[in-house]
Amino acid sequence: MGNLWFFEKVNLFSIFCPHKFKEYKENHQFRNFKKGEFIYFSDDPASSIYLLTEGKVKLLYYTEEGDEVVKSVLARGEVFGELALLGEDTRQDYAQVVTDRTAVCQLTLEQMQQLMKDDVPFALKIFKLIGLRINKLERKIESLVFKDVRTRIIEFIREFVLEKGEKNGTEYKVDHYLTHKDIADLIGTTRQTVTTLLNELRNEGKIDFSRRTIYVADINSLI
Amino acid sequence: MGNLWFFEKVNLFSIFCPHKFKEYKENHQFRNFKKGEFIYFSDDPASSIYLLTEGKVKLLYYTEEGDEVVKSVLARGEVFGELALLGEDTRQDYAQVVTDRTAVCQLTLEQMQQLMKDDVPFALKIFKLIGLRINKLERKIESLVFKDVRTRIIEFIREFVLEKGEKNGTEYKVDHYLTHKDIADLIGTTRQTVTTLLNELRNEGKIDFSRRTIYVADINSLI
DNA sequence: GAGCAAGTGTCGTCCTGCTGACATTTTTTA
DNA sequence: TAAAAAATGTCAGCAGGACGACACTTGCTC
Repeated sequence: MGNLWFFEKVNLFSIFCPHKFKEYKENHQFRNFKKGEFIYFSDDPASSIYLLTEGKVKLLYYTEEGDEVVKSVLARGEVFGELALLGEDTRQDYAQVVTDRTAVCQLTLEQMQQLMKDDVPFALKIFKLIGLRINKLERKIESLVFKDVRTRIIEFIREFVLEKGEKNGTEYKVDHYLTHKDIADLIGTTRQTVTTLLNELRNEGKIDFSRRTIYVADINSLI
Repeated sequence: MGNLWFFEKVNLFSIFCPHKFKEYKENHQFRNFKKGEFIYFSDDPASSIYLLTEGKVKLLYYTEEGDEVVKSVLARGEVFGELALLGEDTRQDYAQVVTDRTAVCQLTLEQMQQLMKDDVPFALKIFKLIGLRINKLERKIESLVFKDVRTRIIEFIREFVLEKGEKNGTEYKVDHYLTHKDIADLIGTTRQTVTTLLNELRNEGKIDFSRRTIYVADINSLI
């Protein structure tokens, strides 16, 4: 597999959303959502895979005490629901829309399997995504066990702006839809601690932020 | 996929270890190891998938400070190294043999891919295994974040004896090769805390144990 | 079978970060 | 645009569990 990765320039949009293209036209589904709506619920049959083409989506679950916990926040271009490919038969989480005018392209499991069979580079890309996800989970466990909250929040911000932010030299800026509670869920701490630490980092001049934006003045000084 | 699971009675041994069978005979590798040997190292190219046919194997990594951390302990019948299928090109961990007379059957990535292409139920089983692994990782994260050490160790023992132990009514017994340090790694705590809690649980009559064995008198009272 | 290494048992100290509580600000809704 | 809800800021108090230290036991190794 390793040596096939020059195939990696796969355009997920053209495969998931072929409404601009001719083939598969009859098969595919394009769906719009408004803020707060659910794309799927826990315990729904896991029978589709999604590509997020516009907006933001949260994957979350509820604890036994009924508290909401955010597992991840997705942006345009990200695939979700892919555990259906690995034999998950019902969803283990909720996919909730965060912004208005959110849109997804949806493929059924069967369509997906057919496409993957016909298009090996596409299949490889999907598997690679799953592999990266597993990696991320293992790194998260490691950091929960070994690193204190301050380190975790710094690493979170670092990854977050590198992955989703706009670069401008060593300066990064990212617009997001995360509350402090969301960030707390993502790194495994409490809302209060996030608030305190973010302000601490701001006072140290490492970051700046407003409700919907995080700035990092110099990504290298953010250790 | 969901409706194909009656295919699940796939015999991994006959596929990974066809030395008793005729086909694929020339392709496959059967290897023996002694205690302490490594099956692969971190940064090795991830080019094989393994079935453990005899003995125990630990998957582990080292922290930046050089401390060993056990990620999981495998027993006969378990598949490992399967991240190679998901585009991992080098190993992220070490596979070390725990017991003498340990044996694995090994397939190269290419053989594996070919076999999965030819044998759909086998492919589904492998994917299902990966899916279950992801699930386990997510559950582990949840329990690290929300549950105290006592709860984690109880849940660990519960799962461990249910999965790998011998049942006798509501009584379970499991032989293992885990030190308290290993258990600590697996549940994300320290060696001392594991020792203390195990003794606490013994005093409460919930479990009994010696160096190499754990008994659970009544699995239902182990909450 | 002696000697050493690894594993286990136990304790006191200390600190990170959780909890709950409340004030203030911002955003949403009606 | 007023009222309600959600998000943010801050603090005091507390405790779970990490850490280091040391004794004891078991099991390898030579």
